[in-house]
Amino acid sequence: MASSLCGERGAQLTQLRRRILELLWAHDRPAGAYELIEALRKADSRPIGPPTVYRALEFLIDQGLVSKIESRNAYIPCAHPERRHDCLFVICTECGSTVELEDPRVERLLAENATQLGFQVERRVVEVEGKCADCVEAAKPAQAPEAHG
Amino acid sequence: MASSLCGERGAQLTQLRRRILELLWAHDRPAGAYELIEALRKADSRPIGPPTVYRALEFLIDQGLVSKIESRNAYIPCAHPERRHDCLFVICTECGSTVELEDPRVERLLAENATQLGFQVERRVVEVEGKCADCVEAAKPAQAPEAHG
DNA sequence: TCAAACGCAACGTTATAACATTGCCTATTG
DNA sequence: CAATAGGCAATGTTATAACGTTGCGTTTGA
Repeated sequence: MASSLCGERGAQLTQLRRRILELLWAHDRPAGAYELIEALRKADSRPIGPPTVYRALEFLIDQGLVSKIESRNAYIPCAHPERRHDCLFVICTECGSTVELEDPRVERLLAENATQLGFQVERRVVEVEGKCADCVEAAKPAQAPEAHG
Repeated sequence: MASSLCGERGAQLTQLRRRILELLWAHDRPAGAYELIEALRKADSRPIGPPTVYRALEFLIDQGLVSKIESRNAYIPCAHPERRHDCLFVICTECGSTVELEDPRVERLLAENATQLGFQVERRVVEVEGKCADCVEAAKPAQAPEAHG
């Protein structure tokens, strides 16, 4: 699927790039570049250098297949690569689980704000940090645990 | 002004912290931590180490006097430290000039999105990158340069 | 007098610069 | 048709820049 998107655009989803994309999909939260390097090293025994991984990430980001989470220096596969867009991320500060959303209303408001200043918008970084439902639940002080025992 | 805010909260705006805050105000765009270290070294001849600067930045951020621009690993003084809030930044990719805004509508939409997922919001990172009016103008291909010669 | 702030050395993490190599495709040309 | 060479994108290698933290000892000021 990702490969067909790349093919249409004349871009090469090479083996390395595909593997990195697969690693990101297999990871249940945003992965750091060095986590990817480590994962590749374990799988191959032959080490992959940082520039190689960063170049692959750059390619995947250019193709809209991956996004960088700026507030965490980490990378996450993009759920909707067929549409070019900037996402809105909601990130759990406890467990790192991250949800990708889109909200045209947010995009419109940001564009409005920027335009009033005479800015030409190129990219939006919108990241909401907080506690996910699971971690909120887990943090409760065992008060009235109705479904517990 | 910043000192009075700190005083009310029982926090110490020490000389170092104040100097760093002043350096940030004097800088015309977000400053990196190592730029601050360099500026302090030039002023004092005695070098200040990274931990010292990072600790001061942490303090200033906790007090709402400074914000970190996540997409650039840089720090900017906060225009409205008396109100606790997350700002919206509009950043020029050419010259780095940065404008701090607030938009309750954006905050409301982000809260709405997060709440629907069961998230408790703790922090918002909203950074819009683009070209500022000046840089858009400067980038024009010398088309009708009326004030040129 | 003691907790908070600071200094310092070392280290860890994230990212890029600069340069070399590989693999593959194409274009000759004997 | 092989063989050779040139072009080019991707990848590899080495080193280093840029950003940030840990640990611990010393100073300082309410």
